[in-house]
Amino acid sequence: VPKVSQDHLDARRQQILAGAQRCFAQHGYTGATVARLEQEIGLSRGAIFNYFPSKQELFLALAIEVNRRYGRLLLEGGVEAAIRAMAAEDPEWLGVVFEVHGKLRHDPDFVRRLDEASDAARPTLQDWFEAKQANGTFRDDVSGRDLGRFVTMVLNGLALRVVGEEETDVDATLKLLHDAVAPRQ
Amino acid sequence: VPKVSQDHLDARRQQILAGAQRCFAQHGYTGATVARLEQEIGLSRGAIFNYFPSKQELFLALAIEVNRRYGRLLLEGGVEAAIRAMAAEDPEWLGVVFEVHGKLRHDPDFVRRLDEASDAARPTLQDWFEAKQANGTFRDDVSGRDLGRFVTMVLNGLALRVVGEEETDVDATLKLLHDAVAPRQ
Amino acid sequence: VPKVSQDHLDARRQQILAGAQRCFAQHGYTGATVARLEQEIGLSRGAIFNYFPSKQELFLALAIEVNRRYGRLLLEGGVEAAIRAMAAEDPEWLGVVFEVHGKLRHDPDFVRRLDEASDAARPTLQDWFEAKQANGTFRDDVSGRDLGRFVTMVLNGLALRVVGEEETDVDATLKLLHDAVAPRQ
Amino acid sequence: VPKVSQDHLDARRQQILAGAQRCFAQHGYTGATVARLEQEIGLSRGAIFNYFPSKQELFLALAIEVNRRYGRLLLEGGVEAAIRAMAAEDPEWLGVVFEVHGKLRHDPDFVRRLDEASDAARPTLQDWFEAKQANGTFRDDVSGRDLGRFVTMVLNGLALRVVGEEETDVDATLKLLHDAVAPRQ
DNA sequence: ACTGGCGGGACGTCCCGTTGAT
DNA sequence: ATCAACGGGACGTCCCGCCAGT
Repeated sequence: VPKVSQDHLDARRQQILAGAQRCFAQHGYTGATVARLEQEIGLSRGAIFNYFPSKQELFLALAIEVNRRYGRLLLEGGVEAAIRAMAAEDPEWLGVVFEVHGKLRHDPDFVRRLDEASDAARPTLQDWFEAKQANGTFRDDVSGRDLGRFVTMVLNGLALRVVGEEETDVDATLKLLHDAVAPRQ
Repeated sequence: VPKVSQDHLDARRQQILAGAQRCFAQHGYTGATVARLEQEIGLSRGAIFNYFPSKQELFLALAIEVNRRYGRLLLEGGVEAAIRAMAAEDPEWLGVVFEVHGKLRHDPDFVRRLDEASDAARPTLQDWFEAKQANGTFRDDVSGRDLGRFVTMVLNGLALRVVGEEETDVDATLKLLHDAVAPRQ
Repeated sequence: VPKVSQDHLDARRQQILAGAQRCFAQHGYTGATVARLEQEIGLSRGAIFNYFPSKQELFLALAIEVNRRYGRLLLEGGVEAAIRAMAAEDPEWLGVVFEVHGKLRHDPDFVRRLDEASDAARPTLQDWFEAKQANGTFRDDVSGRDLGRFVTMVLNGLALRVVGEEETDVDATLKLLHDAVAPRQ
Repeated sequence: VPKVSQDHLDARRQQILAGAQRCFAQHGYTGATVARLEQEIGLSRGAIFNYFPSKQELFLALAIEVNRRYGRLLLEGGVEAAIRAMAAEDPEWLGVVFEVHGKLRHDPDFVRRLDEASDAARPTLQDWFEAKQANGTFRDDVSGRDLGRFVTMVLNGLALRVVGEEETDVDATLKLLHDAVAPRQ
């Protein structure tokens, strides 16, 4: 029989993830020492280590959440919603995204673990764009693949702006992006 | 009087920067331990620290070079040249760019040092775009500021693709970008 | 009044000692972490530490049992019985003996505690051998003290073999030992 | 070109081994924390780690030396010399031997590494005893294998006494051992 | 100019024992 | 009586930079 309720455990887990997110966002993966994580989370090593076997695993949990979040963003709401959501995103949270990106390039093991966790249910972006082309939503003189890539580039470029806390006029961005991908009259 | 020629000193400095670039690109800032830097550069601690007072300072020198390089890219060659240059960029080298980005967000001191070094001679992007609008090169129903930001977003998004070694059709990208920023007929 | 029977308490205590013995034998004192002890014993920290105030104290209880067991071995059954018993000993159990030995040399406090517990009823080996000499069982041109020491050496040497799971011909060993200690014709 | 002479390096290496030996002997493997090793050796972590990649490797170096030393003892000097040497052995040094023994039982990787290092040139004890039997030095109504094992047991038993700093009459021991293994008249 | 031995500090891991809940 | 969450400390590893030596 567990000593504390499942609710308590879930709450603790969320507390750890939330604090870790802030800590990683502020200091980066390396800069987020266990001591700082303890402080930001408000729990001791013993507690944190009880929920996640290592700092890397804790970070991985955040990375998976990140991946899921942004994978669904465009597919569920469409281009405009994705852009607006991204522009309104919390810079601290987005910071973690790029921190993930950093590890992605240098830590092959991390890449593998992340892929394993996020492979499930990943409908391709390309399919989505091709459907919208057939729809008449997007121009079709450019392949759906390239349309998808272009929109992704703008989204990522926007993300970088948000992370850097640089101001961006979302409506202007949308207007330009629309003229790039909408059917030529 | 120095014992060796200035040329020798410069060559050594370049050797160190080149090796460090490869090392930072491959392992990231933290992963690039001094031992690994020694190996990649082919010189010992003493030699490296003779030219750069610390690992951070060595990285800063690279960061300044990076900043200069990409600052000039667009202004000198225009949008198409910038996109093509970025697409052809060495992923390893671009890796360092985002590594710089990583430190930029977490190390205020680093930001200050980098700004000091790169502030000189930075004509604003905005001016450049406004000139091109007056030119008739770009549409003028969107502010030059927003045009510049949009192009930058695409460039950065493209850079992320290159770093991730993801394939990109440059011509399609250029076509879409052109339709976004060119004057409407 | 206790909630559970004394039998239950004793059984639990024995369960803990038995599991701990296996765990110490397999992993050594340091290697036997509390987590491993929990697993091997089948009870949780709370239960274990309810019966023994610390890991050290649990080990001490085993050490006392070990000491008693081997102290009586020779005195009760004679040399041959002792040798045969030692050769048939469980290597895991003997492993704990030498683990005890290890701590004996490094932990003065442990030595004191162990001595306190085992001082009671320890008739000297020397007396036993001298009685057997008077008996005519052992040669008397060597002091009983030295006879006792020699037999102990062989016993300990044999124990080391058993622990190392090295094969030993008990009969040959007994023959050689007999010729060493028996009266010269 | 090395910065310091080879002599210096060798001296340092010996300094580290000697200090480590004392430290392992006094505190045991686990008790010999790196801090204590630093203190006993008189050098810093950095220095020690420069000569041995890890604490385990440092210990292994000592273990190999131990193995070589005792392997040759009997084969080179005969039984009496071996017994006398063992009796005169430094208890601290012998302590390390049993520490090695401790790790031997629990650390399979350590066993492998040690075997690799000491496999070279290990003439079997058995051969040596059989030669001495043919010689007439030892009785031949017991196999050379068992003779060897018996002598080893006594040697190991003696070693345990030395480690425990228990007094031993070497001459008596030799007399008894002689009567065990010498040819019956 | 260049080497590398070395100091010393900080990190993530892991572990023991306490505590409060069941 | 038994549990598992949790605190907090100590360990081995590893790393950066200094400087003595060539």
